[in-house]
Amino acid sequence: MVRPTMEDVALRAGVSRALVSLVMRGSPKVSELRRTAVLKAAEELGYSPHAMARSLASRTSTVLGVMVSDLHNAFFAEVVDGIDEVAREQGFDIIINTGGRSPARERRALESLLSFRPAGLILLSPVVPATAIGKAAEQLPVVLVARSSRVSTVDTVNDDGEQGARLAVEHLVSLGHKRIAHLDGGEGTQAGPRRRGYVAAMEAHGLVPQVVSSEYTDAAGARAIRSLIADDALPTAILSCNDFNAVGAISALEDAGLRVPQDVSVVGYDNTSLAALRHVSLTTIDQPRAEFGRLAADALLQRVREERTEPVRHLLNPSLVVRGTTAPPATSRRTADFKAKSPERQSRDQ
Amino acid sequence: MVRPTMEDVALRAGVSRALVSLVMRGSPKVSELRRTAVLKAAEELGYSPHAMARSLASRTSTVLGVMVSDLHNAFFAEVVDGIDEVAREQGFDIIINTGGRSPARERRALESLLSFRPAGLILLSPVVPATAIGKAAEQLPVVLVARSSRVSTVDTVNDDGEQGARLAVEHLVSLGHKRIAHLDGGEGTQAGPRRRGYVAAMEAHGLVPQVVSSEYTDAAGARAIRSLIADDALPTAILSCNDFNAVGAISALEDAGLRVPQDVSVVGYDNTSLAALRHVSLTTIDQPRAEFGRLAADALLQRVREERTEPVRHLLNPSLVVRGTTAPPATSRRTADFKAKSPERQSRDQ
DNA sequence: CTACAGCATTAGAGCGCTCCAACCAATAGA
DNA sequence: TCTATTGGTTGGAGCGCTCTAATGCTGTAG
Repeated sequence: MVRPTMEDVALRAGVSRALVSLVMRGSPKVSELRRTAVLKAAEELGYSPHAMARSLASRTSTVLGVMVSDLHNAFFAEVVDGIDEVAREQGFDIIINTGGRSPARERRALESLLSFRPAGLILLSPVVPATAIGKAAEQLPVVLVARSSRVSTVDTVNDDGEQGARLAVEHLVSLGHKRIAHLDGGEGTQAGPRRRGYVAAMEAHGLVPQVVSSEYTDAAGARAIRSLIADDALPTAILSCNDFNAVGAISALEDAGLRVPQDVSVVGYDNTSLAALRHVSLTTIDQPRAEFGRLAADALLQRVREERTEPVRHLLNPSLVVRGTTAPPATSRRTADFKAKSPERQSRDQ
Repeated sequence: MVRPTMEDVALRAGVSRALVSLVMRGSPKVSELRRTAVLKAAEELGYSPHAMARSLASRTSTVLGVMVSDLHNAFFAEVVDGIDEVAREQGFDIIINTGGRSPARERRALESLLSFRPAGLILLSPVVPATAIGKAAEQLPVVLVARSSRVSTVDTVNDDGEQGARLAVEHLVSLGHKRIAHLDGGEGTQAGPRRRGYVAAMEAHGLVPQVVSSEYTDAAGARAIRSLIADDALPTAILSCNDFNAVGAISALEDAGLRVPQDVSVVGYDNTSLAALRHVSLTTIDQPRAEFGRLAADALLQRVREERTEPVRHLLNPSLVVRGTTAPPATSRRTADFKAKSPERQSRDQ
């Protein structure tokens, strides 16, 4: 249970502790003879350097802290993949902690991460107040993903939610839809831009926006649809605030005896793995998640290396993924463009 | 960018460094006068202890390392919740790293975690070779979740896959099914016990097992169904190796014009959030995931405190969650018990 | 033969903290 | 009065490492 130290390796290899240190850091100014001797001794002892002692002594860190607001959401997993890719390339390790979307727990996670004195911090869609982020940013470089900030020492990486919503609306309009409702994400992250983009795109096409208050869950999506039906206000197409909401909406539509996409088209947002399931086959808006991670890590490492001081604000372009839940509205089926429909869902139409 | 040290706090509070240390660790042998003075100085300076220096000096760690094999899988998120809950209760922090189901990356993640010299390590469904785990276990306490081990210094927490499969078979048998196929998970973790449990349960009921080779993905589930249909060997019920596979199977069945559950019943495994979606409403086997995490953390902390040396092998009981994808077989609908059907899917039957 | 590079190697201080032993009142007991 | 005792406080060593400056050791030029 007790790990060997540099001293042990030095003793065994018959050299000084400092020499072992040089070998471990891959210094070129070590003779081949000693180098192999040290490596052999280290191997035999099962030695590996103590990251904390190293970081303490060198007053530097090769660790990037990553705070994932919600581990349950696979969205973040792909962002982490992107971060990990870049970090590893540049010789950095990452440590992850999670806040479970609770501000208190997230704050604790932040403290914990900070106590390791990492070189920098990436926060994925954090829910802690901006002041807490600002405070952290006084101690080390901080990059925010899927959350904006006005602090000039903090870099941000976001998707252009307005553009994403516009893409969805234009897809539906091109199919011939005129009555398109938006199931709104309420207080949720990024709900604002999506709503604004939806409203702007509708108005740009001379259509009347219909924003229905909802949330980022499938239950909320179903509820919104039921209330639309009850009010006799069901449109021919739905733009949900995210994929979960969309799937709930589809369920409620089917429960009411309506067919998707023949009677009502539905578009999600996020392109989660859920949307890609053939059973769901949801038309949705994709965000370049791994790219989020890569850009965030790049931005962070630039700050770590002090190559840049002015803030960076990445706003990435989302893209439309057409699957089986969108089609021309029932009234104009004959004339509209069928090519937009994905063939994988065709078989369910008969 | 430079954090204050204990020295700074001591100076400002007019006391010694050692006294600050005592206050920070909540020692009772500090006068109220000094305590408040120190806390005030710390507050003003924005001081918080340096976890690494502390751990280095005390030769102990209050950190538990958690290696998540796959961050994309929400299964692990709930296990982490359980771990976090117990760890926090007992004053431990956790740091997470991920291996992305690649042995090489996982090995690196392990090294990285180890370099922080945590008090112990929890590995969630690791794919690294057993020798690598054994090596880690020589340095610190290790607990495995969703993977078994024969090493006596390693504790394990698993679900009883045989029992889970048996529950599923018995549910289907009680509905009147006689021809039940198992879409097998192949090399996947835990596929073996599930297969064995299925075969044993079938034989116990005097039925003929039908194991179809498949994988843990929805595409594989769909493929297996198509091959069953092509071979004219489609049974009245399907037990999938996991929920994704089951959803793929349902899709393929619907594509072939068959209705679930009227024509074919489908049972999944894992009770992922996917299964709970009303649009999917999958009958499945639930594993107590948060409990996995709690037990793993408990076992680990026992080892950390050296309260136990003999290994612990938790084998938790899974449970059946009946939703809308199972019903009596078409041929015996009149006589079988309808109560097992979930009402939430009833509306789709007409 | 001395001087001086130039290179490989090492001693020693110090990173921010903990922990032990020592210390210093102040009070209690003899 | 002197010695214990107690509770609060402190100096200093040391955790495993890095880093600077100094050292020893060639080999080559003067």
